[in-house]
Amino acid sequence: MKVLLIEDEPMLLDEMDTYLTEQGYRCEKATTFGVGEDKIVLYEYDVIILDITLPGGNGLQLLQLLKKLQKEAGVLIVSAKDSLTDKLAGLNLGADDYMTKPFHLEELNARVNALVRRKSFKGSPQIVVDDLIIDPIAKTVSCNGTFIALTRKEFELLLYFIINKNRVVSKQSIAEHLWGDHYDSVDNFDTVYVHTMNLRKKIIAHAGIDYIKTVYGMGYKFTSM
Amino acid sequence: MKVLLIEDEPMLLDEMDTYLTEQGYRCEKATTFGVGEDKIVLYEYDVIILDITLPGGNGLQLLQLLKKLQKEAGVLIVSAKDSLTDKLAGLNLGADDYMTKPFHLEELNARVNALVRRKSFKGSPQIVVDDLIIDPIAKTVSCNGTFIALTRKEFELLLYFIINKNRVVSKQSIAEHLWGDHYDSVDNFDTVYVHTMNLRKKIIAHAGIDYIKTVYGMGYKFTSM
DNA sequence: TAAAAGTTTAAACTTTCTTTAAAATTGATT
DNA sequence: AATCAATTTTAAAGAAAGTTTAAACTTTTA
Repeated sequence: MKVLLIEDEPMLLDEMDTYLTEQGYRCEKATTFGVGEDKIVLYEYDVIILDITLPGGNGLQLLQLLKKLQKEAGVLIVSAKDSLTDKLAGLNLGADDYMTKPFHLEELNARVNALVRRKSFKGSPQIVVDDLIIDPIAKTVSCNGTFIALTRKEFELLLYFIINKNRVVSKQSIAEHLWGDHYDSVDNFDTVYVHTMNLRKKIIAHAGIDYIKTVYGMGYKFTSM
Repeated sequence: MKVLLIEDEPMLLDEMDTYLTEQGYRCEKATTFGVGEDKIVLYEYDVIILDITLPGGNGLQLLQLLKKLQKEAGVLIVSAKDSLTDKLAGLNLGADDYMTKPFHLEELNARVNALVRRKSFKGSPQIVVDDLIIDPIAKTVSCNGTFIALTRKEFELLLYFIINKNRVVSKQSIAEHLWGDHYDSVDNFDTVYVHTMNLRKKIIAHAGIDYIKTVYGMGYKFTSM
């Protein structure tokens, strides 16, 4: 789960980053309107936490841009002032939630979790794929009543496979989704190979089925149904 | 991806049909309120493109019917009049997007794509050729419900044949398309022969039909319809 | 029916994938 | 702050699959 933090107070920004990273989110940061704009245009996020007052422009403009680009990210607006008009403006522009500073990090996390649940997975907290039950919030996977212990990378990989189930996903796109956009080493998919194989083995051990098929020269395909 | 076009202007209807079909959507057409009503009741669509002014009734009534039937299709409203009240009425009744005539087909396609993405359908646009369903995003080919396992070269070759369906393609152009401009050895099409034959055999094995006809001295022709 | 074009087959070659294990990093605990 | 355990990354060798080549064989057409 990728989160973009657009916030100009460096202290708060770092706090949010640290806390959400601890909770298993992958965070990227933007401290100005311009940087935020670039990131929104270029990359895809699951959640965007957006401050209204930014150096270089108003956060609501970024929200408008986001909607114009038809981006799917859920948006949580964060504002210093508790003004009703601001809040309404944000929600009317398609924001999903609104918070007033100051706030507890726990509350931030709870709201981000709720947003992920509402947005990405259409409200259903669990994803069921054949024998597997995946809970993206709890970050657990179970099969026939027992949990499959996955590492963080394995879990993210599984989630990515399931979102793209029955599609061939290239190692390039896996790398981009799990390691961010800074994955420039074009030849080196060693770590993708290794994690995929480890995940595969764990799932086979529990489910007795190899859902992850190798598509030689193209990538992998998570098959189901 | 199935699209229902409800539109009473035959010219526009055909243009939309042609364009969206080229983009990999499967289109059905309705020119009157009554036909649209029947199709909505009887069949399932991923996207419905709905004109407001129709012979026999108002498109908004169809929208209401759709919601009453709990149909999941995304609805894109198309209307000649750029009236704000119409737009609001449509969106309040549960339409997902709104376009004013006249519009460019590119824009229509972009909005349909966005709608599909937003509704987070599992599938991607598919190209259907007789028994074959080709998904260029998922990189899969299926026939009568089962996948045909193709290698990368075979998949690219099939895609190239289908883009040029019912046209003769020379071995030279196949070579250029699959191997780039560096294919200078004019005499040597051995590898084109071999891949074409391998693809051909796999398709025959699944579909029982030889879509790829040899045109002696000219090349190959992928025949359909 | 000869020449040209297409098909088949299989071996040589190349690329990609799997496996394994060690090195590096991260996180937790004392 | 140091240590230990777990996770992630790197690397390299071997296996598997795909691609190309080439030669023998078959079909088409002039």
